[in-house]
Amino acid sequence: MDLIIVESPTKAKTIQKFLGNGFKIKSSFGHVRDLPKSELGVDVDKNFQPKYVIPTKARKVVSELKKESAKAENVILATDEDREGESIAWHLAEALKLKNPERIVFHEITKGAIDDALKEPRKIDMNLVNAQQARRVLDRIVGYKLSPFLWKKVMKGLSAGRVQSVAVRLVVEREREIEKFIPQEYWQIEALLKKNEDEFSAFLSKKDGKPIEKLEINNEKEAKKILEQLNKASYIVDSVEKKQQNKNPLPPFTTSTLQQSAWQKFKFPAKVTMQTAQKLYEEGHITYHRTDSLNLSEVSLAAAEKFIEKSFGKKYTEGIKRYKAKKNAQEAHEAIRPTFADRTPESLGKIDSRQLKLYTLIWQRFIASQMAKAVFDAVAADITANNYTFRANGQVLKFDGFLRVYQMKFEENELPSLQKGDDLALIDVKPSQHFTEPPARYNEATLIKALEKDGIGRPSTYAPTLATIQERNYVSKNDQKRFIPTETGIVVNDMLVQNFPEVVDIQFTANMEEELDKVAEGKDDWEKTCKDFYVPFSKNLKEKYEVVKKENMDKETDKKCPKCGSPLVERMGRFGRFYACSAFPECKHTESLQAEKIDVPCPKCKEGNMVSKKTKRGKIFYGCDKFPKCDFALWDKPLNEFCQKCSSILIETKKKEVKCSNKECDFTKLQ
DNA sequence: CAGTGAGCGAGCTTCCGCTTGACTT
Repeated sequence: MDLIIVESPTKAKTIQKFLGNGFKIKSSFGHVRDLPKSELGVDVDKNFQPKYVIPTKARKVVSELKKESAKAENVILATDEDREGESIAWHLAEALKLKNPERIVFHEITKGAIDDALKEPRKIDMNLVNAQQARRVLDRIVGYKLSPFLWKKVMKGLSAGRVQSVAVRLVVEREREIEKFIPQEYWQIEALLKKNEDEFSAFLSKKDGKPIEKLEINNEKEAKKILEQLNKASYIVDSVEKKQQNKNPLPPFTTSTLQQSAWQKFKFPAKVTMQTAQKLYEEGHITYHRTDSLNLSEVSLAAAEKFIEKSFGKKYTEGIKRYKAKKNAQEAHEAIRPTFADRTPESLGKIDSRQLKLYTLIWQRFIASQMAKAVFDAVAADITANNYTFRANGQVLKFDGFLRVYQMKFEENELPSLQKGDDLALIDVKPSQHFTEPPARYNEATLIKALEKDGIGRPSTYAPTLATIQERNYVSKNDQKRFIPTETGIVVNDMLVQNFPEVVDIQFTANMEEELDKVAEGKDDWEKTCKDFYVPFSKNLKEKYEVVKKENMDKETDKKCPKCGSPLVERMGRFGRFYACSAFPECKHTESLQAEKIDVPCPKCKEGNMVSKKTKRGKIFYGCDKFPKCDFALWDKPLNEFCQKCSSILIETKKKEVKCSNKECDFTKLQ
């Protein structure tokens, strides 16, 4: 009997079904060895020799695999075909002390792909393994050298890393763009016109045949001046251009685009999307959900085409469509797709509502990706009025194509049939005032998109990265669930950007990937790659330890200490800012500051007021501002109203339901 | 559901990427 080891237990089960009793399939649950958590674990003076240990969590798996491999005739390592997968294979070989492991790869879980792979075993590719070692060691050095620097210069418990620090930087820089943004006024002029009985509107686009720039009409006076010349003008159709506009379907989902769409459509946080996808994957409804690939198995493509033809007719197919992933994708898996094209969302039966929503999205996107393009009839008409030109655009859907399955927003606007030389009746000319708008703050979807664009982070780390930068209190979410940097985030970011610009550069990852490619191709040593980074980095780090002063996060205030009369200062603590007496340590008076008042008296002590605060993990809760004297606290927002049944205070839940705070009481207020 | 900071100096914090369950609260 041969033993096959893969990474995911669900994958193991599926493969076991395909291969039957001749093989035993086990999973490694990801990496089985890593650098130790408690120390650097890299001997920088001895060619970056890494010290690998088996984390306690992986011990059980490793001993189980050891037992199985001893019984097996051959051990076949079938981890993913990418840098990390090759590395896992090597670590398995080392940890299990395998003599002659066979290495096989496949990028889709189909019987054919697995049979083919088994016919072509190879050796572990040490170049690829070494590229992974370089990646791992570089990330460890950056993280474990910069974090302690921050502990010393700013505050304990902080962290820095190749991915998280760039994520924070994006948020900080966006906030600065918004701060310095000055809105510019501009005016648009719309003409309401009529041909026969059909009304339509056109926008002013040119003067003397030259396009009017967006900010050209920048005040009301200018707009009025133009208006005067337009009121009495005659409106003649100058040209009519008709054409067909095609809209192609979107490619199937990767992790990143799935997280973005699930946010846009359902407001699922990335973490919820991944948890929900995990369940769909485990239940066999979808393919693997951590992927950057757009590949689709031949079987699935054929099934989709058949399904589309049967359900919507032949004109909804255009043959098989293949999509290419972006550069630097590792493509160890397929795109995220339903396991069976004809398993419609309706056919799933009883299923958790979030799972149903996500499955529907994945299914529609996959089916649509194989459907015909949508076709619009578009008309663009130029209409002259004296020396001015107006533009009227019309767009009518002619054939819905993939839009039949995957809805996307588009506007339809029908124009009357216009001919060159038509004399149009003017109903009204309306000027409208507008202002340019600052760029939007990032939300989970747009931040993930921005990171992915520059290759920063991987499918398995987008969601955890968002969690980390919030846990460290570098960024928080506002009411619209958009990221804003905290003071800590700004201070840490500025310190890193100023002193370690190359590490927190958006391009750092891309440059690193180029170096890693050379290692993977056998053109460079991985140790040299580490050294090229480490030597200048450590020299700079040593200098900065001496030059950079400890950040003083204190802020002076006008307030006086109620106990001793000394001035109070705003100080940064583990839970954000607070007021502290400047006579500390003689006087230990403190007051809370980060708390936000919500104008509801505390129902327990009647003296304090309820304030909103955050836990260590950044979760919002509501507590009495007389804490620790009064320990009243709630998860949901209290209202200044009381329960008719038990007279406990009423709360407003996250779903905007008004309920009684007493868990024994079932009172709910209908709105 | 949560009280912070200084300094003594011990012991600890921290990275990214690959995988899921096993813990109480």
